[in-house]
Amino acid sequence: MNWTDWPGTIPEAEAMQERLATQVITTGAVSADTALVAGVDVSYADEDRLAAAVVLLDTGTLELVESAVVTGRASFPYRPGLFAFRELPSIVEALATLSGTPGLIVCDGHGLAHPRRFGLACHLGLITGIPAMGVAKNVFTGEFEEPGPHRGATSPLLDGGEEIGWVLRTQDGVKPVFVSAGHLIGLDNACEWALRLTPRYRLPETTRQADHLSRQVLARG
DNA sequence: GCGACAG
DNA sequence: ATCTTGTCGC
Repeated sequence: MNWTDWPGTIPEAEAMQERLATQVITTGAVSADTALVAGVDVSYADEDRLAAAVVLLDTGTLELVESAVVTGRASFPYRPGLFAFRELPSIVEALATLSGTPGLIVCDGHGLAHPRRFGLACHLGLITGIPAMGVAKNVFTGEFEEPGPHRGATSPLLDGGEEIGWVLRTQDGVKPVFVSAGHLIGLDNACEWALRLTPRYRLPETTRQADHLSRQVLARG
């Protein structure tokens, strides 16, 4: 990856998102036979210390196959809509150390469901060329109706009449998650994967395992 | 101007 | 994201 064009200011970062958003492909399906699925999460401590974790899970058993963690320091200020610029360098570095290649990357955050239609999942998918999707715990942009109470219920996430994601109930009676396409995958297929990855808990196993790992490493310094 | 605002 | 006790419920 070439980081020489990496933005150093907020206007530059926003301009980059608007430019790259035109290259995103929000259609496609990741084969159910795909062997490996990746999960990505980043934890923070004081003074911008961070730990970016990437896990590779067996799609059949959802068990950990391989993982990598990169610790570093956030080089970009947090700003809603731009947090990908804080995390991407470390995430990409961690991904590069893995020996296996996932058929899908699941991000902790949004993809298309972003003010400029270019959330972390879009950016990571574009950088890696690997299908990527977003599963976020909270809405960022758009309006929605509460989906039905049971696992599998969905409702559209709309922004000015445009469908930018689906609100998905991953377990009976729990708060729904927000699924959106990142790159090289359609929304319907992304939701199928989200359900496949949540046999027991609200959040995908990919996100849970990456989260645990990043926290664990951060705690040890 | 005021409030909202992924992680 | 992170700071944080107890508490209700399976």
